[in-house]
Amino acid sequence: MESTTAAEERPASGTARARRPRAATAERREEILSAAMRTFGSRGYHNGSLAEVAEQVGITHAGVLHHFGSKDRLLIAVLEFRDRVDVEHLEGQHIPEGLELFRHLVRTARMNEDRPGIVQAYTAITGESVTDGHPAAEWVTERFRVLRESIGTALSEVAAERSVEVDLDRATLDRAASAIIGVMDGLQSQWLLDPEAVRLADSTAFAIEAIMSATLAGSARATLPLAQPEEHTGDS
Amino acid sequence: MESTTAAEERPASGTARARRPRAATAERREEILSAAMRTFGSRGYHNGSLAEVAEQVGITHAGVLHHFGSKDRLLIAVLEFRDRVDVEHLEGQHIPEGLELFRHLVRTARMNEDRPGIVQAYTAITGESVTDGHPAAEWVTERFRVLRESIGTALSEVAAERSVEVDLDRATLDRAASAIIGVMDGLQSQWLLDPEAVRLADSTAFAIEAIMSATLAGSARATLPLAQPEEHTGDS
DNA sequence: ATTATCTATAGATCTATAGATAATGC
DNA sequence: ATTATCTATAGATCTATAGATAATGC
Repeated sequence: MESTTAAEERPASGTARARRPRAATAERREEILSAAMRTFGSRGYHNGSLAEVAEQVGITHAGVLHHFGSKDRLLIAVLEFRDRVDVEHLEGQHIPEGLELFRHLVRTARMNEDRPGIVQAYTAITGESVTDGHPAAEWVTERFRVLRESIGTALSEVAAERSVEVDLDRATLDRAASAIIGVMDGLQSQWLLDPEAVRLADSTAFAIEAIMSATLAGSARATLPLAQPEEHTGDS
Repeated sequence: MESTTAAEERPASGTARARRPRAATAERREEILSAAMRTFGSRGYHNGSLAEVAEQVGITHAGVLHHFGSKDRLLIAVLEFRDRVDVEHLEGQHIPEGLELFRHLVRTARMNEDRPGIVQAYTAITGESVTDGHPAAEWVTERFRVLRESIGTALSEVAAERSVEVDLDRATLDRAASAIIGVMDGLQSQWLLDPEAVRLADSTAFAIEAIMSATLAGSARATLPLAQPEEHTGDS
């Protein structure tokens, strides 16, 4: 649990810390970003310290601040870095369209079962971001906005492909899209806390299919009138 | 933003703080629990301080510790208090059964649109709870476990009522239950960050209905084979 | 006698800055 | 000359404890 984990030689003079060899800015920045991702995931943002991030990279916290200026800016950089990495991992460098997007979401959930660290970081940061004045709030809000837009559009493409006769206006598409994003995030929390009890990918696939079916059929409301306690359908 | 918010008279002697009149243990404890709920919601657990909690109640942080012993134990007490309050607000003092449970979930979502503070506290604590060694992890895990159980059981009751012929084994019920819990939580995050863009109650009602329909029909998988990229159904 | 509350403080952090030093690149 | 890194430190917190004081209850 203490600091002497790195396999460096002992300090040359007095009690001075071994100075880690310089690295090119780009590489060192990426090392720091990975470390920050790990720390913010395992500890959360506020509870994770610059010292812990620095230690993983083998420098001091002052070195981290030299590269990123402040802890807030480090967090923003981590998030923007994730964006870049995620986009690079897409085959066509852009978000898939139509049904392919939904397959992509399910594939991602499947992959996530093997990288709890990333899921933890994402979940912890998203969770903290709802607190007042949190530095990640803007990024998370925008990310949700873009995702809703993409998923809503993809859903209308699937509807067009299948010549569905239901009226899919923006509100309906947004409702389905936010539900799909919601179920993905919510399942991640449950899975992180109790991986034995929750089948992340299967539940995600199932829920996405259920939401898509209901949207394309336009009939869920008629079947189970939960919103209205009365036993008749009252569409507006 | 500073401390002089309370409408107490000035200190009697020197620079001493006005001593807040004693309160019966039970009432003062509840005041502190409400304040802690507010603070942990608006700031998160780690970022929220005992001093901020104490200030809302008009005592010092040492007074808070007198009542709860430690910050961790205060958090646990807040969560147990929520449990108690939630149960008291139920008519029959117990979780509703069958279809009534799903109506209750939707009603709760509807009510939550008018109490963002509670939603924020719940979301922030749940989000932070996935970090290593978080004091709320056990409570949140158990809460999810109980909810999955209740929702799964309620779903099988609805199926029995409707003499559904589909095979609803535990795995299927759990999958639906975790999806329902997930979508409720995930929508709350999105809604807190962007209340204009997300219709909390409507989306929740829609998603729950969609998941229930798919489960009772047992057909979502067959309609949109997202899990298998190939175009045939491969049930196991 | 008990207990709610306060003051004061120890002991740990944590972020950020200043200024020194060493390595790299022109 | 630039910049990656270090040491040292200021300045803010924050949690928890010790011990004093005042109010309540027997």
